[in-house]
Amino acid sequence: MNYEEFQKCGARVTLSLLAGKWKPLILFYLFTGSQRFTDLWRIMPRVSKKVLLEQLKEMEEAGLIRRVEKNGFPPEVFYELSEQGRTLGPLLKQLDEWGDNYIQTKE
Amino acid sequence: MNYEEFQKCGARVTLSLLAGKWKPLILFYLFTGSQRFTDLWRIMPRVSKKVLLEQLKEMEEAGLIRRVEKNGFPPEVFYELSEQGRTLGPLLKQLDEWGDNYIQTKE
DNA sequence: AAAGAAGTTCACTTTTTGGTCACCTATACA
DNA sequence: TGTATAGGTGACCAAAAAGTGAACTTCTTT
Repeated sequence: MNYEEFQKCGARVTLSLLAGKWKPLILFYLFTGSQRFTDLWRIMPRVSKKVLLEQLKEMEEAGLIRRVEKNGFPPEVFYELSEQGRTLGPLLKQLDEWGDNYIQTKE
Repeated sequence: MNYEEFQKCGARVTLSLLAGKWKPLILFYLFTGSQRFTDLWRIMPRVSKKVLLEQLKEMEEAGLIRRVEKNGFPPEVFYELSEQGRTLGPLLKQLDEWGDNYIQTKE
Protein backbone atom coordinates (compact mmCIF):
# COMPACT_ATOMS: atom_id res chain seq x y z
CA MET A 1 0.00 0.00 0.00
CA ASN A 2 1.43 3.37 -0.98
CA TYR A 3 0.38 6.87 -0.01
CA GLU A 4 -2.31 7.28 -2.66
CA GLU A 5 -3.87 3.93 -1.95
CA PHE A 6 -3.84 4.71 1.72
CA GLN A 7 -5.72 7.96 1.27
CA LYS A 8 -8.53 6.02 -0.36
CA CYS A 9 -8.46 3.08 1.98
CA GLY A 10 -11.52 2.34 4.04
CA ALA A 11 -9.96 2.79 7.45
CA ARG A 12 -8.63 6.21 6.50
CA VAL A 13 -12.02 7.31 5.23
CA THR A 14 -13.87 6.07 8.28
CA LEU A 15 -11.49 7.75 10.68
CA SER A 16 -11.73 11.02 8.83
CA LEU A 17 -15.52 10.94 9.10
CA LEU A 18 -15.33 10.44 12.85
CA ALA A 19 -12.46 12.84 13.39
CA GLY A 20 -14.27 16.00 14.52
CA LYS A 21 -13.90 16.86 18.17
CA TRP A 22 -17.61 16.51 18.89
CA LYS A 23 -18.77 14.06 16.25
CA PRO A 24 -18.60 10.87 18.27
CA LEU A 25 -20.53 12.48 21.10
CA ILE A 26 -23.16 13.77 18.70
CA LEU A 27 -23.49 10.30 17.21
CA PHE A 28 -23.94 8.76 20.64
CA TYR A 29 -26.77 11.17 21.39
CA LEU A 30 -28.41 10.60 18.04
CA PHE A 31 -28.33 6.86 18.66
CA THR A 32 -30.73 7.52 21.53
CA GLY A 33 -33.11 9.16 19.04
CA SER A 34 -33.75 12.25 16.98
CA GLN A 35 -32.59 15.44 18.71
CA ARG A 36 -33.63 19.05 18.46
CA PHE A 37 -30.74 21.39 17.70
CA THR A 38 -31.15 23.40 20.86
CA ASP A 39 -31.39 20.32 23.02
CA LEU A 40 -28.18 18.94 21.56
CA TRP A 41 -26.57 22.26 22.28
CA ARG A 42 -27.82 22.32 25.85
CA ILE A 43 -26.31 18.90 26.54
CA MET A 44 -22.94 20.09 25.27
CA PRO A 45 -22.43 23.34 27.10
CA ARG A 46 -18.84 23.75 26.01
CA VAL A 47 -19.60 23.81 22.33
CA SER A 48 -20.73 27.01 20.73
CA LYS A 49 -23.68 26.95 18.38
CA LYS A 50 -21.39 27.71 15.48
CA VAL A 51 -19.05 24.83 16.12
CA LEU A 52 -21.87 22.40 16.80
CA LEU A 53 -23.48 23.50 13.58
CA GLU A 54 -20.26 22.95 11.66
CA GLN A 55 -19.93 19.43 12.94
CA LEU A 56 -23.56 18.69 12.15
CA LYS A 57 -23.24 20.13 8.66
CA GLU A 58 -20.16 18.06 7.91
CA MET A 59 -21.86 14.90 9.08
CA GLU A 60 -24.92 15.76 7.05
CA GLU A 61 -22.80 16.27 3.95
CA ALA A 62 -21.13 12.97 4.66
CA GLY A 63 -24.57 11.38 4.71
CA LEU A 64 -24.35 10.16 8.28
CA ILE A 65 -27.19 12.28 9.63
CA ARG A 66 -30.26 14.05 8.36
CA ARG A 67 -31.59 17.52 9.06
CA VAL A 68 -35.35 17.73 9.47
CA GLU A 69 -37.21 21.03 9.69
CA LYS A 70 -40.53 21.31 11.45
CA ASN A 71 -41.89 24.70 10.65
CA GLY A 72 -44.34 25.42 13.38
CA PHE A 73 -43.63 28.15 15.81
CA PRO A 74 -41.03 28.54 17.02
CA PRO A 75 -39.38 26.72 14.15
CA GLU A 76 -37.60 23.56 15.14
CA VAL A 77 -34.84 21.61 13.49
CA PHE A 78 -34.21 18.01 14.33
CA TYR A 79 -31.15 15.98 13.57
CA GLU A 80 -31.31 12.23 13.26
CA LEU A 81 -29.22 9.35 12.01
CA SER A 82 -29.52 8.32 8.38
CA GLU A 83 -29.53 4.64 7.46
CA GLN A 84 -25.87 5.03 6.62
CA GLY A 85 -25.21 6.59 10.00
CA ARG A 86 -27.07 3.84 11.75
CA THR A 87 -24.67 1.29 10.32
CA LEU A 88 -21.96 2.89 12.44
CA GLY A 89 -23.51 1.29 15.51
CA PRO A 90 -21.40 -1.87 15.72
CA LEU A 91 -18.27 0.08 14.87
CA LEU A 92 -18.79 2.62 17.62
CA LYS A 93 -19.49 -0.24 19.98
CA GLN A 94 -16.21 -1.90 19.10
CA LEU A 95 -14.30 1.35 19.38
CA ASP A 96 -15.84 1.81 22.79
CA GLU A 97 -15.09 -1.68 23.99
CA TRP A 98 -11.50 -1.61 22.79
CA GLY A 99 -11.02 1.72 24.53
CA ASP A 100 -12.50 0.51 27.79
CA ASN A 101 -10.24 -2.49 27.71
CA TYR A 102 -7.26 -0.29 26.93
CA ILE A 103 -8.03 1.99 29.85
CA GLN A 104 -8.23 -0.96 32.23
CA THR A 105 -4.92 -2.48 31.20
CA LYS A 106 -3.31 0.94 31.71
CA GLU A 107 -4.44 1.21 35.34
CA MET B 1 -23.54 10.78 29.14
CA ASN B 2 -22.18 14.23 29.88
CA TYR B 3 -19.01 15.93 28.68
CA GLU B 4 -16.72 14.55 31.38
CA GLU B 5 -17.97 11.01 30.97
CA PHE B 6 -17.56 11.31 27.25
CA GLN B 7 -13.94 12.35 27.51
CA LYS B 8 -13.21 9.14 29.36
CA CYS B 9 -15.36 6.88 27.27
CA GLY B 10 -13.75 4.10 25.34
CA ALA B 11 -14.65 5.28 21.87
CA ARG B 12 -13.20 8.70 22.55
CA VAL B 13 -9.96 7.20 23.83
CA THR B 14 -9.60 4.83 20.92
CA LEU B 15 -10.22 7.54 18.36
CA SER B 16 -7.69 9.82 19.99
CA LEU B 17 -5.05 7.09 19.81
CA LEU B 18 -5.66 6.60 16.10
CA ALA B 19 -6.06 10.28 15.32
CA GLY B 20 -2.60 11.16 14.02
CA LYS B 21 -2.45 11.78 10.31
CA TRP B 22 -0.04 8.91 9.70
CA LYS B 23 -0.81 6.54 12.53
CA PRO B 24 -3.21 4.22 10.74
CA LEU B 25 -0.79 3.84 7.85
CA ILE B 26 2.09 3.11 10.22
CA LEU B 27 -0.03 0.51 11.96
CA PHE B 28 -0.90 -1.15 8.67
CA TYR B 29 2.77 -1.45 7.83
CA LEU B 30 3.67 -2.76 11.25
CA PHE B 31 1.00 -5.43 10.92
CA THR B 32 3.08 -6.81 8.06
CA GLY B 33 6.01 -7.12 10.46
CA SER B 34 8.70 -5.21 12.31
CA GLN B 35 10.01 -2.24 10.31
CA ARG B 36 13.25 -0.32 10.33
CA PHE B 37 12.81 3.41 10.82
CA THR B 38 14.39 4.35 7.53
CA ASP B 39 12.38 1.80 5.62
CA LEU B 40 9.15 3.13 7.09
CA TRP B 41 10.22 6.56 6.05
CA ARG B 42 11.06 5.49 2.51
CA ILE B 43 7.57 4.05 2.07
CA MET B 44 6.04 7.34 3.18
CA PRO B 45 7.90 9.90 1.13
CA ARG B 46 5.64 12.77 2.05
CA VAL B 47 6.27 12.54 5.74
CA SER B 48 9.35 14.21 7.11
CA LYS B 49 11.50 12.19 9.43
CA LYS B 50 10.58 14.53 12.24
CA VAL B 51 6.85 14.06 11.85
CA LEU B 52 7.19 10.32 11.42
CA LEU B 53 9.22 10.22 14.59
CA GLU B 54 6.62 12.19 16.48
CA GLN B 55 3.88 9.81 15.46
CA LEU B 56 5.99 6.81 16.39
CA LYS B 57 6.89 8.30 19.75
CA GLU B 58 3.28 9.02 20.57
CA MET B 59 2.27 5.51 19.68
CA GLU B 60 5.11 4.13 21.71
CA GLU B 61 4.07 6.17 24.73
CA ALA B 62 0.54 4.92 24.23
CA GLY B 63 1.90 1.39 24.38
CA LEU B 64 0.77 0.44 20.90
CA ILE B 65 4.24 -0.11 19.47
CA ARG B 66 7.72 -0.90 20.70
CA ARG B 67 11.05 0.64 19.76
CA VAL B 68 13.90 -1.83 19.44
CA GLU B 69 17.51 -0.75 19.01
CA LYS B 70 20.03 -2.97 17.30
CA ASN B 71 23.37 -1.37 17.93
CA GLY B 72 25.57 -2.70 15.23
CA PHE B 73 26.84 -0.37 12.64
CA PRO B 74 25.19 1.63 11.30
CA PRO B 75 22.81 1.61 14.28
CA GLU B 76 19.34 0.47 13.41
CA VAL B 77 16.06 1.05 15.14
CA PHE B 78 13.11 -1.19 14.52
CA TYR B 79 9.52 -0.49 15.37
CA GLU B 80 7.05 -3.26 15.95
CA LEU B 81 3.59 -3.79 17.36
CA SER B 82 3.20 -4.49 21.07
CA GLU B 83 0.68 -7.06 22.27
CA GLN B 84 -1.66 -4.17 22.97
CA GLY B 85 -1.14 -2.84 19.47
CA ARG B 86 -1.78 -6.22 17.99
CA THR B 87 -5.26 -6.26 19.52
CA LEU B 88 -6.13 -3.38 17.22
CA GLY B 89 -6.23 -5.81 14.32
CA PRO B 90 -9.96 -6.59 14.26
CA LEU B 91 -10.82 -2.97 14.89
CA LEU B 92 -8.75 -1.72 11.98
CA LYS B 93 -10.30 -4.39 9.85
CA GLN B 94 -13.78 -3.23 10.74
CA LEU B 95 -12.88 0.41 10.18
CA ASP B 96 -11.56 -0.57 6.80
CA GLU B 97 -14.56 -2.62 5.81
CA TRP B 98 -17.04 0.00 6.90
CA GLY B 99 -15.10 2.61 4.94
CA ASP B 100 -14.97 0.48 1.81
CA ASN B 101 -18.67 -0.09 2.01
CA TYR B 102 -19.27 3.62 2.56
CA ILE B 103 -17.19 4.51 -0.48
CA GLN B 104 -19.17 2.12 -2.66
CA THR B 105 -22.56 3.41 -1.62
CA LYS B 106 -21.34 6.94 -2.41
CA GLU B 107 -20.45 6.13 -6.00
C1' DA C 1 41.16 14.13 8.48
C1' DA C 2 36.88 13.64 5.46
C1' DA C 3 32.71 11.81 4.13
C1' DG C 4 28.66 9.20 4.99
C1' DA C 5 24.78 6.63 7.29
C1' DA C 6 20.88 6.14 10.84
C1' DG C 7 18.36 8.14 14.07
C1' DT C 8 17.20 12.16 16.37
C1' DT C 9 16.46 17.08 17.79
C1' DC C 10 15.76 22.08 17.24
C1' DA C 11 13.95 26.51 15.58
C1' DC C 12 10.68 28.13 12.87
C1' DT C 13 6.48 28.53 9.63
C1' DT C 14 2.06 27.07 7.69
C1' DT C 15 -2.35 24.88 7.87
C1' DT C 16 -6.25 23.17 10.18
C1' DT C 17 -9.35 23.14 13.83
C1' DG C 18 -11.79 24.95 17.39
C1' DG C 19 -13.26 29.01 19.85
C1' DT C 20 -15.62 33.68 21.13
C1' DC C 21 -18.88 37.17 20.16
C1' DA C 22 -21.99 39.97 17.84
C1' DC C 23 -25.64 39.97 14.67
C1' DC C 24 -29.53 38.37 11.42
C1' DT C 25 -34.23 36.30 10.28
C1' DA C 26 -38.90 35.06 11.03
C1' DT C 27 -42.77 34.85 13.92
C1' DA C 28 -45.68 34.96 18.12
C1' DC C 29 -47.43 37.21 21.85
C1' DA C 30 -47.83 40.74 25.84
C1' DT D 1 -44.10 48.33 19.52
C1' DG D 2 -41.00 45.64 21.61
C1' DT D 3 -39.16 41.44 23.12
C1' DA D 4 -38.39 36.51 23.17
C1' DT D 5 -37.30 32.15 20.74
C1' DA D 6 -35.01 28.83 17.38
C1' DG D 7 -31.73 28.35 14.11
C1' DG D 8 -28.08 30.18 11.66
C1' DT D 9 -23.91 33.49 9.75
C1' DG D 10 -19.72 36.20 9.51
C1' DA D 11 -15.44 38.46 11.37
C1' DC D 12 -11.96 37.47 13.86
C1' DC D 13 -8.58 34.96 17.12
C1' DA D 14 -6.01 31.04 19.59
C1' DA D 15 -4.31 26.56 19.93
C1' DA D 16 -2.96 22.32 17.93
C1' DA D 17 -1.12 19.63 14.29
C1' DA D 18 1.77 19.13 10.57
C1' DG D 19 5.60 20.65 7.77
C1' DT D 20 10.53 22.41 6.48
C1' DG D 21 15.34 22.45 6.77
C1' DA D 22 19.48 22.45 9.22
C1' DA D 23 22.36 20.34 12.48
C1' DC D 24 24.06 16.87 15.89
C1' DT D 25 25.90 12.15 17.41
C1' DT D 26 28.33 7.97 16.84
C1' DC D 27 30.85 5.06 14.45
C1' DT D 28 32.72 3.13 9.98
C1' DT D 29 34.97 3.38 5.81
C1' DT D 30 38.25 5.81 2.57
